[in-house]
Amino acid sequence: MACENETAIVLREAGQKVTPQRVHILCAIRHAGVHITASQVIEEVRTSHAFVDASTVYRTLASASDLGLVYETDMGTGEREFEWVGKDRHHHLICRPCGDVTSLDNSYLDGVATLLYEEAGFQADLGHFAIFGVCKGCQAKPRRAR
Amino acid sequence: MACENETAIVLREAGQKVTPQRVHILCAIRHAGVHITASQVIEEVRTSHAFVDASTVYRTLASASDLGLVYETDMGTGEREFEWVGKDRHHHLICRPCGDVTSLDNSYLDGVATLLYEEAGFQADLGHFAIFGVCKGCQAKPRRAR
DNA sequence: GATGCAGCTGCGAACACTTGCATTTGCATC
DNA sequence: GATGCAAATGCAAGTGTTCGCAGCTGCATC
Repeated sequence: MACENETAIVLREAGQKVTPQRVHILCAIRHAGVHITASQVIEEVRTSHAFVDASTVYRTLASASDLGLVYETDMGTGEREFEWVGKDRHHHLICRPCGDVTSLDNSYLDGVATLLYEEAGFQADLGHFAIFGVCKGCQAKPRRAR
Repeated sequence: MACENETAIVLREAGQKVTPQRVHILCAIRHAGVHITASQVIEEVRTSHAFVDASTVYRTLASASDLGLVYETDMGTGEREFEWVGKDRHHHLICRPCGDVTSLDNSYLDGVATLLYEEAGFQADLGHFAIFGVCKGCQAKPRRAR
């Protein structure tokens, strides 16, 4: 895995110690490509590497999220999901009825972030958002009154 | 409590059974006025009423959230918070460094919801949003590079 | 008022996640 | 290469939340 060195550099630049556990945890998220749950990370790391305690994984994920290396999202599934921060910032449209997840370009919320900063002085972190609602397909279907 | 009858009507209209537990749980949220955590709800109900199992509270809160009676928000405190859905829809600006929570008028995100519906056909539920970021005060303070 | 049934409740167990603490380890310094 | 320290780890215990199941209850129907 060529990304191990790269990950080590990212860690060091962030002022964190480079430990095999951290490198393996972050590599697992990076290779997942899409969202990956905490338990999937644990499983992945234990398969390819060795035993890593769950609390270590949670702590590493929390600090990586703080440092902006990964996105942490509650998709409403009961488990938190993580994603490596790539070049393209994007959001997710989550359909409550069918559970379908669609990616959404960042441009939609750029204006909101600007507005918030200008009017409220609040520097919003709109890097990764989970927007719940009802998708096109489910709107067509008849459903119970809410 | 005059709201008990009202709450019972709301429940019945939503197609749910009116049980004393549900009425008391919803009344507790209603009277809280602001955000209230799940454990506060449990405590409140047990103080004023009688023993209600935690799983019943969680199930009631989940179904009430589904029905749009309450908002469910992860404020990043580790515990989920609930709020009775009133007339005014609003959002929350949460400052990561200082933990301060500010209310935000709905108008900021109205445009986004419209845009999403027109372009993606996605009916977004932007009724209650938690936006993380850095508030004015914390931006002024010097802080570690992230 | 008796009956039937769907849906709700309480219980216990399981899962998801956090925290405190003693030990280990990366890494800067000598 | 040895040393010291802050930060990271593993462990164990604890909290928050969900789930399956057996029994109970609101409510519609007769």
